[in-house]
Amino acid sequence: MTRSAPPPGNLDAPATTVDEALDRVRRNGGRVTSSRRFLLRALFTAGGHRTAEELAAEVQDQAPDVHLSTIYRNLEELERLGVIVHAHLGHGPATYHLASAAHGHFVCEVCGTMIEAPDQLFGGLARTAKTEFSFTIDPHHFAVLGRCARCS
Amino acid sequence: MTRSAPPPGNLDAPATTVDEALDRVRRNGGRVTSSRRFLLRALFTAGGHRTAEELAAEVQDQAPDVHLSTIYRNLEELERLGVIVHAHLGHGPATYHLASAAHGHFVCEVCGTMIEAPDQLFGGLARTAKTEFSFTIDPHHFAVLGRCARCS
DNA sequence: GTCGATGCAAACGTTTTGCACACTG
DNA sequence: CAGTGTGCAAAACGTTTGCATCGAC
Repeated sequence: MTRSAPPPGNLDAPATTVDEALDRVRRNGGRVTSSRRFLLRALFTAGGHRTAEELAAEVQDQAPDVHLSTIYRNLEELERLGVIVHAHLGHGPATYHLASAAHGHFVCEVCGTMIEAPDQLFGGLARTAKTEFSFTIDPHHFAVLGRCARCS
Repeated sequence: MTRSAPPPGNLDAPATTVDEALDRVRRNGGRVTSSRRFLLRALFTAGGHRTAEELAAEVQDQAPDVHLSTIYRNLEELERLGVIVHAHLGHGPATYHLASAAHGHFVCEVCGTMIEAPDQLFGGLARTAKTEFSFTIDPHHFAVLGRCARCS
């Protein structure tokens, strides 16, 4: 989470703390509930790519009654507010992480290993997709599948 | 296995006719059934990206009793034999097409428009993924999401 | 008190599986 | 006749939704 230099040209910069995210929820007409606080705490700690089910388990450690459907509804809301994003890393459930940590993914279709791909790797593809097809790629949303070193 | 005009550099070249594909099924210990023949006919005619459900509908036009689960089982077998491949074009059902027609995809995450992406567009990404991460990308399996001209 | 959020159960869409029967080779 | 393929129903899986109630502001 790079604090010092805020991402350029983004009016709605990603929230960097739980409270900042909750403020944003409130400013958008939402309520600050304990489910949301727990979910945000889970999202802001230990990072990584976690599924709704994994996040639910973490939240339920502290608040056992929080239902999976609440997790899904809150994840949707937090994504709408730009606090988090989700990515599809192949078959199986989507994974969620902080918007500030967005990046591309390479996923091995044999063993499932995931490699975080720096954005500049996609520069060339982004450019040609744009000039040849007027298509603006979003390299974060779906992983690029393939084979890792061990499996190819 | 390799017939008159095999595509270059591929030991197990994609079948180019229904009967060739059925031969391959038989050679691998499978049986030639009418479900399989109808499914292959559907796959070999009119091309395009079709979901299991769409293929089932086409098959059922001629053989109403063929069940969707049979379609799925046969698609799996045909993919194992290298006759077809499937691709994920975003959320929603997978699409199937002949292995010989494999290509990449750009899919608009707003309107769903799909653009077929020539393989050479992925050359740069393939090269850097390989040299920097020893990762061999498969640009066909999952679409690259983004925004089309109208939606961006 | 208003209105948004929650728990729960039930539905959803896609795909897989267990089983008894039918068919191919 | 052996063993693969099939129809059907049911389950599996991740996710969404309807509804009555609860809780934040």
